[in-house]
Amino acid sequence: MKGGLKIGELARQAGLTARAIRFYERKRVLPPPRRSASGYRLYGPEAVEMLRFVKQATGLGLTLAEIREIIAIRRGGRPPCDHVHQLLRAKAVELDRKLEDLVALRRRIRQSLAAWSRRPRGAAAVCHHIEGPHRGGGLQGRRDA
Amino acid sequence: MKGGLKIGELARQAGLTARAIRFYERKRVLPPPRRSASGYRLYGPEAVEMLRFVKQATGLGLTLAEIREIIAIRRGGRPPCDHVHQLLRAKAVELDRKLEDLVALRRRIRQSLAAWSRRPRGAAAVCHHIEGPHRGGGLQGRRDA
DNA sequence: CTTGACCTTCCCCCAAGGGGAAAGGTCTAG
DNA sequence: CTAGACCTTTCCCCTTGGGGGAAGGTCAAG
Repeated sequence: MKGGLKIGELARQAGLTARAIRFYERKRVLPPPRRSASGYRLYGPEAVEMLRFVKQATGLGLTLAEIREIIAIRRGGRPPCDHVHQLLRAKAVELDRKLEDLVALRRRIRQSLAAWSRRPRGAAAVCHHIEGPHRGGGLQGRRDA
Repeated sequence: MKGGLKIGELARQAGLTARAIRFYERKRVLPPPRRSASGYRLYGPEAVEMLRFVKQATGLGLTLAEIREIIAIRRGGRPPCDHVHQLLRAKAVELDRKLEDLVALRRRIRQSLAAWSRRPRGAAAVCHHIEGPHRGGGLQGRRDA
């Protein structure tokens, strides 16, 4: 079958699902491939590398829109690496913010859990377990959500 | 206007949007409120506390489905705190997992960024910046995603 | 009366696909 | 030739937590 890979085989080689590949195509991350006489998608071996790239990139937290743009730059002839560099730096910053938030959240949850054992029961509107911090805790002011 | 608060006023007092309140109602987190003759939603003051509770709970990472269940238990007469306790413990575990993942992701991104300066340019299919780890890095085996 | 600020319901949109239906293609065994 | 197994196609609905906007009803002030 040297006419090309069908979508299932491509999916297997790239390590994702046929569904995801169609989805990427619909989102214009991948160009529409050649079709067989009966309408099956047929891919060349370069598609495997392309998809591995997409997989790596999503694994780095890039969105499909960002990946599409990177690939478009690449297809425009220029190496997209400068762009990628900026993107990744922005991702790193965003990630640090998210990490901070999650750490704060974990602290909050653990405090709730720790307070569990020494709080009087049944005094709050729904559950003191959650409503506890609301009399004065420094939690209301989420800075950007 | 002692007939009750209209949705906008309630939203202001609870610190969220009218849209969100309607959404919670549609998701059966909140019971459908009384209506004025002209169809406006009218809320009693207890709704403010309810919504503050919901806000705290979402802020703790509970889903609306979970919050609905908590409130349902509460309306069933029992304090839902045991349930909440279990829920929060599960959230804490889940959160730790998520944190680990994000830390690993950040490490990966930072490695990509660090490698940026010493990698030869223009050798990869799209961008070596991203494709770098794929020749042997220990990144393929994500343990549960 | 008109303006403006509210309110109502309605449907579509986001990410990144998953699930499944209904239909048709391809390959092998009998 | 046909059945069965397995593949592919397109189609639409589902997820989370709402946002955006349309089209129209209400209410108070000027």
